[in-house]
Amino acid sequence: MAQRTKFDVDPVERAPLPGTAHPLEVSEQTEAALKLWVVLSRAQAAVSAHASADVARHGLTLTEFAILEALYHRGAMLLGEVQRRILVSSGGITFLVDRLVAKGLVERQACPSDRRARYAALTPDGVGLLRRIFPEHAAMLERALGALEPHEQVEAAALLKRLGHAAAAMDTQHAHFSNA
Amino acid sequence: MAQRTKFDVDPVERAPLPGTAHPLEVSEQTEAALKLWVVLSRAQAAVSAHASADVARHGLTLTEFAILEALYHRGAMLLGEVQRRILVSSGGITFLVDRLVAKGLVERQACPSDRRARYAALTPDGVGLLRRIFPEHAAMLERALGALEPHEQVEAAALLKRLGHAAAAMDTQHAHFSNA
DNA sequence: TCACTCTACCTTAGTACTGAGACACACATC
DNA sequence: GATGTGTGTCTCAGTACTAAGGTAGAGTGA
Repeated sequence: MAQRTKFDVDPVERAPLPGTAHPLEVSEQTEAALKLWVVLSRAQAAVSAHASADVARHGLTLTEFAILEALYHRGAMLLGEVQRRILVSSGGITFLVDRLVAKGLVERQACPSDRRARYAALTPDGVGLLRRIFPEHAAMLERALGALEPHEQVEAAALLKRLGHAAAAMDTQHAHFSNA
Repeated sequence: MAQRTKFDVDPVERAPLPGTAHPLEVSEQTEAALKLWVVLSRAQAAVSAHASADVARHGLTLTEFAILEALYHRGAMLLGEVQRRILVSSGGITFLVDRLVAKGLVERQACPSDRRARYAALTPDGVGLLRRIFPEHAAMLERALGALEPHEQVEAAALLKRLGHAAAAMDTQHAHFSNA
């Protein structure tokens, strides 16, 4: 890609500083991994841009929407559960729930068996909003991912699931283990 | 997944607020798309965490590293070219290049044919740093993506490439077109 | 019951950006 | 040359978080 879409008026005139280009010489295996990492990031970013723009129409960020969706489909959850589910920091979940409370979509509820803990639960307004926007959000995602046939989506999901689980399970530091 | 890994001491006692759970009823096609979106995001986040931690050892963010890598492999580029390649805002590229200049890894160079434009180019220090850290970064990615066999990586990359291109080409607004 | 440790949440300061707009210059047309 | 439009970069305010640390309560064992 990027076959000189622009700036090709005259390669000689427009690229006077070729100086410090360095060749990429790696094994085929490494090359495959690097390429997968690039396309994985780009695909995620491209879909994310659509999803983000969609929920922004209702004044929500993608992370806020993820919280609402989790609470909608699973019912009230402890803040810590939500945090682990949507992968934000502990400070982040406090901040995000505060914002959703301020918008009237979520409320905190005491946990009777643990006075440290709080549930996050949708308010009636929150339920109403999600009931309204979830279907169109799902439809939008279906369009954004529509370049792949359903069976290809299943196939890609299976590969990515294995990939994600293995990467998440790996020690973040050096992770030199390669136990199959 | 998430089959009550925690908080299952006593489901009755620990989950006293099942109240507002709503069933997810969508077509199989929609379900496939939703699931793909979730695993795509999670896989990207998991790998990103590793990549990010790796470059952080050298005081770099992933975005900064992406710029250095692009300049290393392709040579000096106009700021706008770099911006489109690594997908940041126009303000972002100015900010990021400023930071890399402050670190002594990159320098701006005038463009002789367009006085508005600037090249970003690696300094000798920048070249040296990248020559040193790129191989281990690539090896780390190879490990992080190692759950997939090379041929599976190629397969996944092909699917994600189609997915990403189609999603990126789609109009961000409503995009009701479905022209094959 | 005392001490210790662990967990759940919150607070605060900081970071890595984005978005909107401004400015200078390039280019095309008159 | 004058004028309008598009492009490349920068500025600045704002946003969506993260990281580190703090407090309160829960759980465990002497």
